[in-house]
Amino acid sequence: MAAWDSFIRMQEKLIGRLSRRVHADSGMSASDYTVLVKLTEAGGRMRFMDLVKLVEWEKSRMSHQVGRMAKRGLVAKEECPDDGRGAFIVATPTGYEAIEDAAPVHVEHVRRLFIDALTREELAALARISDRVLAHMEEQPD
Amino acid sequence: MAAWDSFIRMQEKLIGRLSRRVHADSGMSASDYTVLVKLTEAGGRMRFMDLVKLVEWEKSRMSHQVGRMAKRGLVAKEECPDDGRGAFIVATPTGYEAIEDAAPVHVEHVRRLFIDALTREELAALARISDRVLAHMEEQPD
DNA sequence: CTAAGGTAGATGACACGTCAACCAAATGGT
DNA sequence: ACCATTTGGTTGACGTGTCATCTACCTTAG
Repeated sequence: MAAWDSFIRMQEKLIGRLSRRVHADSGMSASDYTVLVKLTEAGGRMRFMDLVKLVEWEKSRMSHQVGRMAKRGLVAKEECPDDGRGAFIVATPTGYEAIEDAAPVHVEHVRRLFIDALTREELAALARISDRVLAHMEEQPD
Repeated sequence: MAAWDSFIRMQEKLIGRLSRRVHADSGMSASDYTVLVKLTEAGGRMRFMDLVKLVEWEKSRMSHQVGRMAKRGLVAKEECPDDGRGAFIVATPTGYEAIEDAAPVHVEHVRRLFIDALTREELAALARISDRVLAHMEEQPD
């Protein structure tokens, strides 16, 4: 339980600090950043539901999110000829520019706040631990 | 960076799942839970700002939070005789009942989803890693 | 005693996440 | 051909978090 407390504290501070940073230096929220990273990594254009599965969010969250991002011009929605219900989400030039500006700065913060705090062995251990927890959760109900 | 990705994924899934659970089986939000745990651990009555420091939140967040909790009857606000600006936050009987019901169930979920996934050594390693990251963050600007 | 600055806490505007309900188009069985 | 189910995606209400701003009270230097 001490481990749990430390983990929680660390995780809250770290995530909080990083998302405040990304917002401060790019004007984007952490969610904007995540979506743009995944979307552009995947070619800058994908079906809505594929994006949902890739990012592992609920579809309603993604729907609100892309709605807001579209309003700000970071992405656009196109309708899908093959499936009358479907939608493509496309990263706009503005979106590309935003992510290309933000990514290196963000990576730098991750390195500074997180990676630099740990040795190579500790990073490996943490990766292993995280994967084990993930795997264990998969096979747990609910 | 692989370690970072695993960590982020794990942490998101785990926190998401736990807070959905606590809300589902107690009707309280994760924030309600946190506040009540800390408050009752500290005797069930403390100055607002002490609570803010204990939980390590921004005061405005806490202000909104206790406002909502007061509206639901989980805590009450009393004014402070020594300091005209001050407020005491007090856990009501309803509040006590709520965490006393919720806490064991929540602890059980933490054990099931997190602690049981790891060996004693892994837990110790994770605690050490978390503390190192926390300590490292303290001495980093911003 | 008074003015300057600090501290306690509240508030309003806004972005975000969740849940449940919803609609429309696709699919599959009879 | 037809109805039932599933899938893709949206919507609205509501609770939550952040930021900036505000007020009231306290403290302390002069």
